[in-house]
Amino acid sequence: MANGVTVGEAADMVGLTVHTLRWYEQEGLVEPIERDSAGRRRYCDDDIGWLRLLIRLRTTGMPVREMRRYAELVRAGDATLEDRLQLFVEHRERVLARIDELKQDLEMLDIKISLYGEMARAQQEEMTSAR
Amino acid sequence: MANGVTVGEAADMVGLTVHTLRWYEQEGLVEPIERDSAGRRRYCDDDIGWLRLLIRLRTTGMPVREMRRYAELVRAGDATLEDRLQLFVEHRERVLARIDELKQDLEMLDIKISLYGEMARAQQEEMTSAR
DNA sequence: CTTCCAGTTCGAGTGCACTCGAAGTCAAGC
DNA sequence: GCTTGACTTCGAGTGCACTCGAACTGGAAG
Repeated sequence: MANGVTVGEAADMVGLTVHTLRWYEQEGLVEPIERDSAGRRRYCDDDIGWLRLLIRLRTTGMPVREMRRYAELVRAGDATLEDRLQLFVEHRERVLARIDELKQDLEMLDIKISLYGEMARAQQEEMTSAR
Repeated sequence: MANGVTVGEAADMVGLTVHTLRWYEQEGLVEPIERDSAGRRRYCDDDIGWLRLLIRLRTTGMPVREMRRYAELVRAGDATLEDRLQLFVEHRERVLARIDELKQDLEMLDIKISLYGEMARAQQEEMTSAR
């Protein structure tokens, strides 16, 4: 037993479904996972770590296409360090831009909220004075 | 002519396609737009403003389903002020949470970037000393 | 009058990221 | 030895938000 967890356990650990884990493998986002004697996947710590990294990239909005590209670069070895650096730098820019955008939209929400708060108060008063 | 712009002009103004504008109407995200004598849509300033609000809600990740709900509340009149307020407050929470998440992921990206930066430098030196 | 463009409706198609179902295999527990 | 349950592959299905194509109409310019 000792080394590696099954696809079900791995799914629980990282918060994806077994289906999705297999799909990630099939799509080339993770390198082929080692199998036990019965042909079942055994996820090692590195695999889990890699999945967690992928998930973070996903939550920042990186498309699967680009995650695959990154995975390929990693597989290709040290010669691609520059490319990987660039990929991250570019993605960082996008995330920063996204945060800015969200902040702007947040302001709008705040304005709307205070506006609706006022209107709701005014409505209350109207009802009070009307009786 | 005076009042209102065509669907094409409106699309240019707000940055959606004509297709999408008609789709928004069909989905109940905007109330039925007024038509000219030939049955063509004429978007007035209020319509454009409403679209711009919708777009901001979309960029913050509000699903179309909820945008429709909001549109229905507005159509239903002043009695729904509280509901609308609540909808915005809840959505605000989500946007805040999303910003936090992105900030965390940004840290991870920064770490990766400095790591790759170092590795790339080390590689450079190796090449220099190797010759 | 013809050409052209921008508009119209309706339903079907697209891309993304899963998500699921069918049909089968394998090892462990009773 | 049979059942159970987690695994296997493969291909098809889902949900979202558009996006497009076909077939048509109406008004303006040449």
